[in-house]
Amino acid sequence: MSLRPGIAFLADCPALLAMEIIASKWSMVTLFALTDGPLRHGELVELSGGISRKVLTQTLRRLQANGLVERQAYAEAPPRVEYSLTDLGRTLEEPIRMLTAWARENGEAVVTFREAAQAARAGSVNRTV
Amino acid sequence: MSLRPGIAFLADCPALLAMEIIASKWSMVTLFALTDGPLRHGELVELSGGISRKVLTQTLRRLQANGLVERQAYAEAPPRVEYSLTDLGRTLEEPIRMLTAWARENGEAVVTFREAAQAARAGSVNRTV
DNA sequence: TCCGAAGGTTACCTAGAGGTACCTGATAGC
DNA sequence: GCTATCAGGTACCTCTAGGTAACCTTCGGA
Repeated sequence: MSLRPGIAFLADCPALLAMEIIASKWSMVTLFALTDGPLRHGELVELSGGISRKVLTQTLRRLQANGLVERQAYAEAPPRVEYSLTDLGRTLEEPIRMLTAWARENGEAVVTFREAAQAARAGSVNRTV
Repeated sequence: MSLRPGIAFLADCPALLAMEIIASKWSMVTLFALTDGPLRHGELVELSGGISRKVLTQTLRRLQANGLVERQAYAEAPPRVEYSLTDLGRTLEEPIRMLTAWARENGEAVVTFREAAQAARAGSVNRTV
């Protein structure tokens, strides 16, 4: 890992750890959904607007393995399973709230910029070729 | 926009937009590194502790395309290129700071939990087979 | 004349995220 | 008996993020 001191702000790297946990497309979405309270598998699928059941399961397993989410299975039929944030998971509520708030406030600006840039690229291609 | 109140928080989905921007392994790291001021390509490579030059370029291009990062090239030899946050990019400073602060405070707990869980899995395998 | 520095690009490869489709297994309703 | 529900598991596929290694360009210096 070559910790050259002074440089290495990222070698021990809180940011990398955060990314490792969060950087799958659906982790944050799932955690966010759970901030309101426990949810069942099926509810999470509906809420997340697009996640497949397989991927939701994978995501939950990963979050479980990191101690952020708890799984409560009830021996009923049909089976009932509830997922909730652990205490550790709840410490992520604030950062997640900030990120989604940021997205709500600035999402439009990003999309606008992106489309303008694409249009510019397309235009310059048309003109220069 | 289908805001079924309570349900559809993800249908138009600020969280998904946030993830789209952030969820590459190095985007947050790069943005975080730039919060202290403009940096050159080579400086970013060193600071980020592990990113390859190719991937850094890709990451910067993507951030540029989303309007979060600016590229300033100076016509010198050898060439000098500086990257900095745009105004829009600077609006992400706070959320990123919160996430990295979270990682700094809770990273150890996550790693501890993960290792304990792995040990438990390994143990149960040894015993039950 | 060749080398090195800076900031790339390109070709090629791998791992894994994410998706679809279909299977299980217990029960409840018809 | 047949079917639906719920929470998965499994097989199989694709796509892309990320990595390595090599090459390019421009200049100043030995």
